[in-house]
Amino acid sequence: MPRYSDLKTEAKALLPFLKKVTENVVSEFLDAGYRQHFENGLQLYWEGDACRGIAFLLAGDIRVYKVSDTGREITLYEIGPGETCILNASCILSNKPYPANAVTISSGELFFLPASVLKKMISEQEVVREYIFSIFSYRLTSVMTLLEEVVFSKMDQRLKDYLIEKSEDNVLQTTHMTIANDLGTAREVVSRLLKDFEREGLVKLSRNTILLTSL
Amino acid sequence: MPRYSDLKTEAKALLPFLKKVTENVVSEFLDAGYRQHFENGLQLYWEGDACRGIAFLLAGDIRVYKVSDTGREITLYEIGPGETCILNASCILSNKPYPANAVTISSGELFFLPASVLKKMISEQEVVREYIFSIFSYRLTSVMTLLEEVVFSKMDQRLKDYLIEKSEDNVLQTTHMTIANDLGTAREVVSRLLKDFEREGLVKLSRNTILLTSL
DNA sequence: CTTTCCAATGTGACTAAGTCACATCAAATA
DNA sequence: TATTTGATGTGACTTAGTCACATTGGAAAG
Repeated sequence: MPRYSDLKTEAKALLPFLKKVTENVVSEFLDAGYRQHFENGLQLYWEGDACRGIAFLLAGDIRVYKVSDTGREITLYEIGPGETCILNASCILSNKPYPANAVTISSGELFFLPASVLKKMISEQEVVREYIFSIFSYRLTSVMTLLEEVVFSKMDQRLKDYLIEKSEDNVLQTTHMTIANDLGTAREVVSRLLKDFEREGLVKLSRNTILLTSL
Repeated sequence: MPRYSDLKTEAKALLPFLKKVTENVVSEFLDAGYRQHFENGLQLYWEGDACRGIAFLLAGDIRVYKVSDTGREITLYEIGPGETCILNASCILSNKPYPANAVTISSGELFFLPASVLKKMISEQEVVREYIFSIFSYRLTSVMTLLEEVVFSKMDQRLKDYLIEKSEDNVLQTTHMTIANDLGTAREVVSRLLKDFEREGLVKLSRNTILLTSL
């Protein structure tokens, strides 16, 4: 079974806790769930959905976000390979509906484990428990930090930080709307600030592209 | 030892997980920590502090908050009897410093358990684990909800909600500054909005007191 | 019983950010 | 080339945060 063997190698490389349990447990883990390919833009959850299981991300990225009733959005955090959406664990352990939305922002692969199996693994395997606790802990802190930035920082600084973090080789291929939805502000605010940055010589703007010149 | 027996009765009444373990475990738990009385205004932690243990609240209230470098504040959440400050657990389990500030907002009693004992209890006692997971889960969701309100809601509505939630018998004894520090805004903003509410006949204002008339 | 003092509150003026409405533009496609 | 559509630009207005300073209620000192 080359496919399974691939999965085992890949999962062990990405999910550190699988290296600390017996082969039997690794097999139990992998046999209980399934691997799934996904394309960019797949809506994984809507706020209010019940949670059937937990997704361990093997490749690609997921965006977790909130939407207001007027349509504004804010990204709570993004998840990359080796991570899991702790909100799934949270929902499973507290029997509550999903408190946010999640959408894929690239193609990728995930390993989906049913809720019942996660519960069993958490109660039986210390390393799984530690992995889940560590992600809970990290996310709680990261959401608090985001809240702090939203409440205390000015939008021009938040935008500059965003541009630097998201750009590769000083280029960012995106729309102002996408940026606004990540930062939790309005598209007009992003457009105006970017125009100011351009006048100050910090960036060069063109359709779908932002070039960082001296940021 | 009447004092110890009091503590046992009190702890069991407030901390539900203690009712689900053997008497031996209850004793182990209570012997490993100590009870502490506190007055209003005691600073329990500053952001950046290391975490030596976890506090289970038996009576009174604690406020967990962030401060900006310009002095503005926002309350992340408050903790009441029977709860524990999950940030302590978070710090202990991830070996990170405390990511916020905590201060008592009334007199009360807490039971302090050293970090090492918490770790041991979590790994050995399923009910303790479940208790910690449930609080993690609840707090992560509550901080996300707060973030959502901060980003998407207008201040007048947030203030109205606050007044209703915090008032008893339609009276709220507090200062505008305290309200501003809870909501994460400036004192002037609170003063102006309250004055507007008064002109609209929703409240009556006097020094240190807000009377809700038709809110 | 005054006077003094100070935390609490009030307010104008300005800047930053969000909302609404609509103009303009770039690029894909008919 | 003409058309369409998503992306961007911008004025005008409202809401929120900042700064500076005035006013005041009430406790404490004399």
